[in-house]
Amino acid sequence: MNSPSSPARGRPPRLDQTRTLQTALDLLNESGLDALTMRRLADAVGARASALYRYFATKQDLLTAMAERMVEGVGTAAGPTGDGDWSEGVARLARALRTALLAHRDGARVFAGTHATGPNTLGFSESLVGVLREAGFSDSEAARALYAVANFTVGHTLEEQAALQPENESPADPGGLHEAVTAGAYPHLAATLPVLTSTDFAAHFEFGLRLLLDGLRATRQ
Amino acid sequence: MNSPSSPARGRPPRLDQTRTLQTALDLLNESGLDALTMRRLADAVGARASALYRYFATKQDLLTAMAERMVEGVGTAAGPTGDGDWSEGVARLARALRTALLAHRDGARVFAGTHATGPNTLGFSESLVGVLREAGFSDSEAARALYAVANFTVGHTLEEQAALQPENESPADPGGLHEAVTAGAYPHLAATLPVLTSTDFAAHFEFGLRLLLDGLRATRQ
DNA sequence: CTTGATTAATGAACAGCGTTCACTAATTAC
DNA sequence: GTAATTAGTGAACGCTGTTCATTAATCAAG
Repeated sequence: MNSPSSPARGRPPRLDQTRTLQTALDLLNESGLDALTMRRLADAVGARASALYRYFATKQDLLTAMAERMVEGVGTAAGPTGDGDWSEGVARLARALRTALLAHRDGARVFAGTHATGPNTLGFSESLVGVLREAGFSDSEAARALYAVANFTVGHTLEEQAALQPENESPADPGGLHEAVTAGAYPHLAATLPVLTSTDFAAHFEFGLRLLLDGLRATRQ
Repeated sequence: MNSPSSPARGRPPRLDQTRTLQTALDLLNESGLDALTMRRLADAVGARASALYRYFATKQDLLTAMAERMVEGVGTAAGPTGDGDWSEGVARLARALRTALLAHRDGARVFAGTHATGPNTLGFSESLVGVLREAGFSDSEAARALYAVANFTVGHTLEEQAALQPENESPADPGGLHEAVTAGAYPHLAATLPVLTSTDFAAHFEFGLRLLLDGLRATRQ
């Protein structure tokens, strides 16, 4: 136990975990997940790749720490609890999660590819389950609603960020649908194509979120 | 156009796209996505890695073709349409998608990482949108319901298959929750921990699916 | 039967990746 | 000044996806 004011022995560190993590998130925003390599991160932080392994045992650990940090504060988004409007609390939490993932390039991909169990992730789950339990939902219902809302939110944001990548498809073909759909088959898709190719993902998200909340309302009766 | 009975000029091929695709799916099932490399697939198919590039321009193309093939037939799962029970049609489609993804190791990861727009994927969308439109839902509602159901299903199956990976966590710690949760913080998570750590993903999925369907019922009134 | 033309597969390489480890650098304590 | 201790480097290892000149194997024509 040398924790408090240990008088600093050995060579003084030029790196530290917090700054490295922040640099990694900045680099993610600038270049995307595919360009986030240990060597490039080392360059950005002014060191060699092997020096990073003193602070993160593996790249997966770094990504997990990034995911944890991305969702910082989402657990406090429920707002004033106890005013009876549990559905607004759940909605705020879901929106906060989506916003946090959208705030970083490839944020959903990073989050979905890790298994963060830090205080931020747990805080989000705790808040969402808490809102529902205090509103009278059973333990099973609250836990399963958490799964439904979180999985929908992550899945939705994954699609949303993937659709915003400019490196795909031929021009004037946002989604690869137009030609195939307008060729005659898929009449229902042809009819709904304006909505399907809409980039108003916030509206799509709100629709799905409302479905879940209405479903929860019906569950509780 | 030399399509029908072209008398086969040049060196006869030892590989073909269909067999390579099938071998890739088999290899995926045996070894998982991380072990699916072009060299290993080439070994399994009896060739060198560079030969694969005659049939798939890139590994991403191969993965997209795999995703497309995995969801073969899911569009026909709606069952008899027109009997008025649109919710059962949607439920069957969602379950068929989940089952198709679960049928292959890392199936959801493969599917989520690609942008398949082949007939199987489009057929699924066409069926789901068709069921809803024929039940009286508007174009917007049908299209957005497709997004909600598909994103929930993929997101859920992604989590489900990730939780089944044995390579993670310390023993007796399925999910990394126990210690942190039972330490005092997160009382709501502690109360719902049996449900949260349950491996009955089918029940979790059915719960979320029912929320979406009940929400849709409330939408249409 | 030989000569092109044509298509398929190989072999070797390239640049990059995550990760390891012996070694050096820089500091405090004795 | 010497030992102990901690931090960062340099070089390598085995692997990855991908490219391309070359070789192999076939059919059609002279």
